Amino acid sequence: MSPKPMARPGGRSARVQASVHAAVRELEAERGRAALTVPLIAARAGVTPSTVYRRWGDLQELLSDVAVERLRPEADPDDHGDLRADLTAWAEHFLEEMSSTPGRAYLRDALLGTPESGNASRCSDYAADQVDLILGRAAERGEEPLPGREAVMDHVVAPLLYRILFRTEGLSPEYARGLADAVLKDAGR
Amino acid sequence: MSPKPMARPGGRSARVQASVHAAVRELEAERGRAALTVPLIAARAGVTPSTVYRRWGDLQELLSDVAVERLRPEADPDDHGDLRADLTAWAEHFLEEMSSTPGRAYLRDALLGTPESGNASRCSDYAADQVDLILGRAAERGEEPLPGREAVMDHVVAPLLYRILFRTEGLSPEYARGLADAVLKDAGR
DNA sequence: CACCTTAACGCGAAGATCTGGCTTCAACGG
DNA sequence: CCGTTGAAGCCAGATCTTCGCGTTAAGGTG
Repeated sequence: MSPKPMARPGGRSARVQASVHAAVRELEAERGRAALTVPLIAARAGVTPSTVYRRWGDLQELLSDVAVERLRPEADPDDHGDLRADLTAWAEHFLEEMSSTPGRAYLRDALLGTPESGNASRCSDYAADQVDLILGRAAERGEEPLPGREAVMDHVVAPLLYRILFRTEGLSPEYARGLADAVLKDAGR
Repeated sequence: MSPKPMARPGGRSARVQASVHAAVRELEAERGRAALTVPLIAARAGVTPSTVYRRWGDLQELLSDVAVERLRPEADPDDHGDLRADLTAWAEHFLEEMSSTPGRAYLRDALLGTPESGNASRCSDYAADQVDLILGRAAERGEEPLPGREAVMDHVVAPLLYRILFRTEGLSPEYARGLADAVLKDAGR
């Protein structure tokens, strides 16, 4: 299924995976997403198409894998020394990333994989980890009361994702900020 | 693109669309979703594959269309004579429908279509209409204060959809009920 | 009602993709 | 160093997808 739990993490398998993933990214940049096909990707990666079919099953699953990697945050959220500043800035940043044209495409691709691959949940875990980091820093500072991780996921992340995926209009940094403020207010701040 | 804005709504076009949609539903029930292919569907519908490719572009887009139809609510939400009862019952019902194995599949299929087809937003509109109905009834009864439609979408519908799509664990009727209660409390009830 | 316009369908051939069986390779363990 | 075994290569057949061209029928017009 998903290449994550590889029986043989080292050596050839890893090289093939890296090479195929790289081929996807290159070809997507060069010719656009619509032009991607398994044989094309395999040729660029220097493997045979049947290798790709065997490991990923189909193009969707492969794109889903690649998309999740692209959705992984590259850095920890900025530390502004204050929970409200941290959370609002992160929410705005998250919205900006995810609602961009490529961001939307990656999100959709990630969801496109079979549920069993766990790509969608990995995606959500990335966001949860970032939220935990922000809340953890606030706790260290002694800020209180703090909203729970799940409260932030439900009242900030979920509305943002919902609107990015199901709607197109009315997404602004102010909206993201408002969600962050509201969850803090709910927590009693 | 999407068959909705048909230049010629009546006659043959409509028959073809109905016949193809029916073929999808039949074959999905008979052989399962994984076995669906464009030529197979076309044969069952009594049309040529090229007709399907021309009208829908590819299998994904067709499945997305069919999925949206299946996600359309069949009836108005029950009237329990009270906003809290209406909203909690509707949230539980929505969760039950959408988190079932077929419900999840239809949701994912609906998202699978190109954003331009508007299938995803139509899907969200269905929920919004139901919420409007519930809130409208509460307004007629003179209940006050009422949460806004968008508040319900953000704090009830969005968390449910987020968890259905991105996670697998921890979805219970109690959770849905809690979301409904929370949005009412937020509105001051 | 006959005629015109044109979107949509049917057909078939060419090209591309997908599947499956079998062979070969190389990572890991003894 | 050698055996085991999961993964990759190769190739052929089946299936799917695209595309050009002719035909059909819906909707409009006089």
